[in-house]
Parts: sequence; structure tokens; C-alpha cells
Amino acid sequence: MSHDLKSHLAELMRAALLSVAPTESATSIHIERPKQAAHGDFSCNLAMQLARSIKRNPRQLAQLLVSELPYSVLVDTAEVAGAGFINFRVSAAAKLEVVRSILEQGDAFGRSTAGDRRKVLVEFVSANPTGPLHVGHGRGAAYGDSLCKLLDFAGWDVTSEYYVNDAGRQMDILAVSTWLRYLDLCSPGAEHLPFPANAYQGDYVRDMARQLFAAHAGRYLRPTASICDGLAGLPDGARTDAAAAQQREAHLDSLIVKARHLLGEEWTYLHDFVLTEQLADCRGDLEESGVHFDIWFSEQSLFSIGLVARCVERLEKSGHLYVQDGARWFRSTAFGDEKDRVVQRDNGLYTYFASDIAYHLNKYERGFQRIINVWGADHHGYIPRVRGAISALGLDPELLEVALVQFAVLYRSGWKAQMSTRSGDFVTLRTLREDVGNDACRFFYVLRKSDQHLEFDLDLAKSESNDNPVYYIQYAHARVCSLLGLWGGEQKTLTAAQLELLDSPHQLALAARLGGFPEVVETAASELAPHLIAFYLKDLAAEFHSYYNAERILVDEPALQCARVALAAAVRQVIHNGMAILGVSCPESM
RNA sequence: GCCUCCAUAGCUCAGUGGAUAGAGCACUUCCCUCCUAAGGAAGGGGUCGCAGGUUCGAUUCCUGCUGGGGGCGCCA
Repeated sequence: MSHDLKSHLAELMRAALLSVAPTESATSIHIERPKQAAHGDFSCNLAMQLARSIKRNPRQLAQLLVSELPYSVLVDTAEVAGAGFINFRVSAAAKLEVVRSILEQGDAFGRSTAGDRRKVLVEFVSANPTGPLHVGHGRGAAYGDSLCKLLDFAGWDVTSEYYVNDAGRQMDILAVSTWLRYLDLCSPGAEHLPFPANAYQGDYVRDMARQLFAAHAGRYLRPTASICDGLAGLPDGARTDAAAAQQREAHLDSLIVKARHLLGEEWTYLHDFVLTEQLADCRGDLEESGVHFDIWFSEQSLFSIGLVARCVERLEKSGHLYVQDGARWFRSTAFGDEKDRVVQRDNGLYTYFASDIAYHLNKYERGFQRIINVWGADHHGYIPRVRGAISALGLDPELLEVALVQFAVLYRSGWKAQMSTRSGDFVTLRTLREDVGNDACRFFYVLRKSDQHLEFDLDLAKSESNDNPVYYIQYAHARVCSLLGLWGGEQKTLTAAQLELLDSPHQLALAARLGGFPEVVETAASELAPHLIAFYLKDLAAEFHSYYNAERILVDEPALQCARVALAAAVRQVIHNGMAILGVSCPESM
């Protein structure tokens, strides 16, 4: 309704503009909601925009525009204020009508057709399946999922996708880490290989080793001597220099080569086992968080179908590649990147970048009108080369949008918690959800603008969870549910309420706030900013609580009672719709 | 060094071309014989990091500076 009000006012202003200054008919007309109630329900700054080109005093111009404004039953007053604003007051009836719309449209209120059911792909989380998701991943998950729901609400045909990095070195490291733990279990007490500091340290690795041992006993056991034979050496444990680090990585790589060689076919089983385990854990975790993916896309599949090789070939043919130092490079500097990038190493293996080019080619070939990557902010330097590769393949790089999500930093007892999967020192998303609860967790994650660092104070969230704004909003919802229960009537009858009886400032303010929901959805969707929904809901809940304390809703007079219950029910509905976008539940009682 | 995000109340953060810059927490007072007090009402608290520029108008846009997070691999 308010949507209609806004465009209605824009049309009135357009008519006035044509009459006052026909030569300026191309000027865009902005109708906004003033921050202060004293400035009316809507305002327009057209006179100030025009003042310069027409060379007239903005206030006089505004006065002229007002006098040329066509009559409308919806508008009570239009007056000039400030430096040349035109402030509108719309009739109470026009404002209140939104209550009926909300009750009639229910869960669909606020939905728009802006997206025109065009296909959009949203890829997010895509964490390596090398360990449990931690609180950093949680933010990407909450943001991405809310973004999907938001875009769906705004009329897009959304597909959510998780890119599974199941083909890289990290997976090999995880497999070999598990194998080493397993070897210890096979021969307890015996002298065993030292567990490398740069292998995966987490307890979940030991858990997988135990499972492996329980199911297969000594099947993957190989003599220690055969493993050690020809292994790259380790530097002194105390050394922290770059050369030592490089040596440690080389040691790990030679362990992987050794494991492959000694285990043969069984290495594949081991590799698949750890992948399946971690993916299942990750998937379960996300499902419990209410985060759903339509597609789990395997990086390995890109190699299997030969798309990576074909992609590189295609770039080769179009002259975007060259060979140097034995490696094959993509000339990304031709597309604005700061340096060229390797796509194929001197040992013949493709880099992660090569498979990512193939992945993006595949995304384009699936026919999306819009492709959104939700990436951690640490990937920002990666954007130019991907865009470059897309351009080099003759595709439109503008189709790809990258939404960068800044880090979530977790504070425990006033100390910043580390977040490294390899070192095993991290707080898992699962732990966080168990401590804080899923609703508070998801709400907290989207309560910050995504390009803003998020400070997640675990102790505060745990100890003072009652202060969490999520409860404030849920409480408003529960209060209405309680009212509806006490009222006891048939909700369908509320659409027939005499809304004009709602004439107090509190009620009109609430109606105006409710009317703003579709605009908030629209803005949030176009800016990929679900946090705007969260802030809107806080404001709506505040307005409702204030009203609830100031006026009685279940009054004796039947018509008035019906109108007030209808308003409360509309508040409940909009909170419900907004929370659904955020993936947060709305309990009926608290 | 280069790239990028950021700097707004004591703290955590909204607002991003408009009129007197907002919220929560914390602090000071009030309000349950009354529809859930996980609530409400009132109050104090700010040179919107600094300096220029564009504009009728800048916390918002541009440039520089200062301070902070992150990134700059033939890792993924």
C-alpha cells in the first residue's frame, strides 16, 4: 500500500513538474520518508534539485509545484518547509489500509516481482571439507542463506550452491593426517612417526582414525620403516623461518606421495572416507542452522568431465596463455590484474585457479542471469583474475557479483579466539549454536553490515542472552499471539475491521512502519543487505511494545477491539515475514 | 610498498546527498490490584578520525593524511 502511496505521490509531483517546468521533465523524482514525524509522512526535494537549472529560489519553486499539484483524496496536506522541501501528509485512511493488505496477503506481504523470476545463482560457504565449520564460516552461511531468502522474496528464482573443494592438496593432507593417527592406533605403545605440526591437529581427525580402525582393523597398516624410507626430512622443530616452513610442507607432500604409493587403491578409499565424513558433518551442521543448499557442486567433477582441460585449451587457443619457468600462465594483467597467474604447474597439475575458471564457465553455461559469489574478505584479491578469465572466455564479467563478507572475530573471556582449521584451535559453529541458540546465532550474524567486521563476544551472548535483540522481536510476536489467543476470534474476520477507528499517534505510526516493509525488502534485496531487515524488525518491535504499553488492545467496545486486534495481527504477520527472511523462528509464546 | 574494508555517544553498531545525526548496552529516575516487566516512559552523553575539494546542501561523494582489520603463493 505504502508502495502505492509513494508512487502515487511521485505521479502527482510528475504532473506538477510538467506544468511548472516542462523542459525539466526528465528530472528523476525522489519521494522519501522523513526521519522526523514533524516533517510529515513523505517528503520531496524536487524544488531544490531544480533550483539551479531553472535559476529560481527553491522555496518559491516548491510553492509553485505545490500549487500545481493535482488533487488527491489520499493527500491531506502538501506544504513547503525548510530549504525547499515539500512535505506531504497522507490521510489516515490511506495509511491504515495497509493493515488490511497485510492480513489479506499473509506470508506473501512484502513480496515483490522486482526479480521477475529471473535465475540467480548464489554460491556461499564453500569451506574446504577438511574439518568442522567454525564461527567464521557461520557468518557466510547466515548471510548467504538470508540473502537467498531475501532475493526469493524480491521475486528472483534463486539457486543456492556450495562448491566442494574435494580435489586439492588440503584434502590429501587431511587424509594423510587421519592415516597417521590411525597408524598410532594400530600399534599402540610402539614407536611411531612424529605427527607433523602442519598436519590437521583437531580431535575430529582422531575420531575418524578410530572409526577407520574399528571398521577395518589393520587393513591400512604399513611398516613404519617403509613409510620413513626416502621421506623428505624435517627441520629443527624450533625453527620458525620461511625455509623451515617450506621444508615442513615438502615433508608433508612426500608423506602424501608415500601414502599413495604404499596404499595403492586403498588410498582412494581413505581419501573418500575422510571427505564423506567431513562433508556429512558440514551438511548436518548447516541443516541444523536452517541453511539449505540446492546444489553441492564437486570441484573433482570438473576434472572428471574434462572441463578444466577444455577450459585451459580454450584460453590457449585464444592466446591468453604462455609458458614460463615450466608453468603455464594466464595473462590476467591484460584484464587489470596486478600480476599474471599460473593455471598449470610445471609438474602438470592444474592450480585451484584453473578449476575455478572451469567452475565459473560452468556457472555461465547453466544460464543464470545473475551470479553471486559470497566470499570471505580475504579473497578480494582473487576477483580481478576470475573476472579476467571470464572476459578471456568471451563471457560478460558483469554477470558476476562478488559479495565480500568481512571476518567474524570471536572473543572468549575478552581474548580473541584463533580460527585456524589446521592447528585445530577454533570454536566450531556447532559449539556456538549450542551455547547461544540458533536463533540468536543467526540474528547476531546478520545484525552487522556484511562489509563490517563482526565482533562476536561469546561470553556476552551466553551470559546475557536475554539482552539479545532477537528476543525483543520474538517477544513482540509472542505478545500478539497471546493477545490473539485471549481475543479468541476468527482471524479471517479481521480483514473486515473498521480501520478508521485507529486514530491515535501510536497506531498511525505503527501503520506507517508496517507500510514501509515492502520498501525495506526492496532496498535490502538490491543492496544485498539482509541486515536492513534486522534493523527494520527492531524498529517495528519497539514501536509495537511502546503502543502495547500505552494503549489497551482488548477493549470492551467490539468494533474498536476488532480494529486494534487487526493492527496487532498485522504486526505479527510482518515480524513473521521478516524473520523468515533471516531464518529466525518466531515462537508463539515465550 | 600495492590492493581492500573500516574510523559516528564510554562500549557494540545503524544511517550514506537533505531539515535538530539514531538504537542497544552501560549510567540516573520513574511505571505491574492493569492484555506476558524477555516490556514501557523520561534524562545525561557527539567538533560523525584530520585537512582540503565538488554541491543550493556533505557524516554521506572525490583527493590527501593519520590510525586499525584483511589480502598480496606454481595453498585452497
